[in-house]
Amino acid sequence: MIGEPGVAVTIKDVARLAGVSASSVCRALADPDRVRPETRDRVQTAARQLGYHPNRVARSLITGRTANIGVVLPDLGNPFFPTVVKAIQTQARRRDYAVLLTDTDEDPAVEVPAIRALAMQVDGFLLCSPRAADDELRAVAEKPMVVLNRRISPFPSVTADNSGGMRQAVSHLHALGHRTISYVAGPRTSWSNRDRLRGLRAATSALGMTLIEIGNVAPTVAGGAAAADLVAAAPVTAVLAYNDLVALGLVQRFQARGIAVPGQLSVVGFDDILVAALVGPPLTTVAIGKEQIGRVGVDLLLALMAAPGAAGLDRAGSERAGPGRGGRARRVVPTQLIVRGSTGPVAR
Amino acid sequence: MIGEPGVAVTIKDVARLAGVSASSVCRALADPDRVRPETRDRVQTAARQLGYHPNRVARSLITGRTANIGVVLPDLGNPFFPTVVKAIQTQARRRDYAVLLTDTDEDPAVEVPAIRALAMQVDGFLLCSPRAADDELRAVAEKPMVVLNRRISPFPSVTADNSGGMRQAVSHLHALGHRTISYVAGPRTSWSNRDRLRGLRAATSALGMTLIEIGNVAPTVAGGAAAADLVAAAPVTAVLAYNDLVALGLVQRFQARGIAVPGQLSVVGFDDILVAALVGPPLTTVAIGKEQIGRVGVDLLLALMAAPGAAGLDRAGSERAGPGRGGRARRVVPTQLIVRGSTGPVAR
DNA sequence: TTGAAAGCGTTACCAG
DNA sequence: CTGGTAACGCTTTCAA
Repeated sequence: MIGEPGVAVTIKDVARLAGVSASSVCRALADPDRVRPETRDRVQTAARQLGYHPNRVARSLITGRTANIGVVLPDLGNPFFPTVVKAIQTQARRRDYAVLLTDTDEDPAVEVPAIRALAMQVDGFLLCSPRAADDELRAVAEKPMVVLNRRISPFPSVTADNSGGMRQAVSHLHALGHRTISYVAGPRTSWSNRDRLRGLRAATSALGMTLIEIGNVAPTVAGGAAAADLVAAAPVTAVLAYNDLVALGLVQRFQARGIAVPGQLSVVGFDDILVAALVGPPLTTVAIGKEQIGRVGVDLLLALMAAPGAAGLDRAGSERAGPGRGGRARRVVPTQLIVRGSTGPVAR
Repeated sequence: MIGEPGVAVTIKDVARLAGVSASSVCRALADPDRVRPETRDRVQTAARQLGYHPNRVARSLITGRTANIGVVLPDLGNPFFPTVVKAIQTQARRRDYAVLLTDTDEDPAVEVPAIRALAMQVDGFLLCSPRAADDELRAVAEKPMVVLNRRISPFPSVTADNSGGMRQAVSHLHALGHRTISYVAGPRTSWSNRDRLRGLRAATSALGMTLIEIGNVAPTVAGGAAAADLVAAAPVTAVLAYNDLVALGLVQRFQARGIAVPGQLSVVGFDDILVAALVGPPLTTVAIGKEQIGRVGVDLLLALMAAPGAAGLDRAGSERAGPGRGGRARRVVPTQLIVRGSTGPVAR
């Protein structure tokens, strides 16, 4: 660290010190093979000496690339998302991208404006469980987008194997003797909720079980607590929740009412957030590879941005851009039932 | 939405449609009072019609401002941080700033490079519980910085009243009959850890209690679990943990070993993360206004950026820039002991 | 292999 | 109050 001027050091400073033109500095740094080794060394030395780092903003203006990716998600307060964001962040930094984050507070109306606001300073978006309508999202897609935890037609997506998870959970309950169970649904705007419900219906009917669906609640502990009394009033011996937060709210309210878990009622969550293992009784839940979702999402997005017609939705049929290219890939990460203490044999 | 060209619409397009120069468009949009009302209307109509939004990247280049703030934190996996980030994000968006996020994975060595990498695309930084050395942080401060959960000399800071929290916790334990207690320390690099320990020592000695300090552990559930056996082997009746995660790890391991909480050992956490209320027994802990920390942090940073000599560290004494200006303000948010089930009277 | 020059989209400055 | 022009820092032609 020799040079440390108060103001930023520009390419011109390096050029002057190295005794070459700005163009050469640019080349020497970006494409070391296209300049004479001697020049390259002089430039690199000068750059290091001055502590020069190219101004990414200025570069963006000419190249159109920003080296930023935008991440939009509904609620950092749901422990599921920080885990995904952390994975995104890690993978993005590895690929030399920075992450611009927006939390929409579960408000669908905020998503589109947020995307529009960020659009100019990012090369692409990772939409985490977006709540807005398909058409709105398609309409705002001027930049490459990858959708996480949802599928929207032309965009690549990364989702969890919700059906598989539900199948595992249901057969677990079936084996324990449960025949009539209920599902506490999450937000109506949540694709994962619909996907889980779909899988759940298939699984229960395949096993000849009865499913009682209970209204849509907020994907929070409070949401679960609010639904608990409805569940208790239904003739069920087990309940599956949209996610762990809801399941936790259910358990909490059951316990407050003296309803034993799993003695009188078994409870199954979804996501396997950290706290699921810590509560009493520990929560039986369906684990998702959250890190994998984030990581794969970044990879897909980078592939998409690198692709030839890297517009938002690859208009004009995108030639033969198969899923392999990241074209409109649909990656599904596996789920795994984690059996813990909140499920048990049905009381006879 | 009338105009929706495939490519971005620039100021020139608006100028052409409105029949004025680019300069006028700029003014009409930025400073509506400085142009004739008629012109203003024509420009605004044209802009709306074309769906024009100024290119923030290009603007940055000339103004030097980016409308981004950088947030650097050690671990999104610790539920404390997402809550703070959410508050930051909300407040930032309200003020029309976007948030660039970096998770350093508790690695002090990553912080400085991360800051340097982001420096060019942000107007200032919010350093959340930074782990690097004071000098390193001061050295990298080319942009305004506000530090959260730590105090570093020339920077404004927002911290929790750790001493007050510890005092409340200790007198709570004292009232329950505890006389010898231990503290399971967090990362050595954590200022909060040192501050809490400081407050703890003062509180215990004021009440004539004995404090047994137990080594530094990672601020995670695993860290707590790892320290549990050391605590159990010490002649204490209660233990305070660096944070809730560590406390949870302690409780978990105690229960696995058949040590009753709070029957044989009382446990107190810090932070009051969501899960603290959900575990069994619910965790007695010291609550911090996490949202407030984030919100105040943003306000302080904005004030600092607006300040006259808005360099990183306001060199040259910054005239009379008192705390009121956000100069080198030190805001302390209150803490509040939340008594739950993990603490009880000492077994006789 | 290198340098000069032309932008990228915007704002700031200075005449008019 | 308005329009031209320069400039921000960089990359990318195009000649030499």
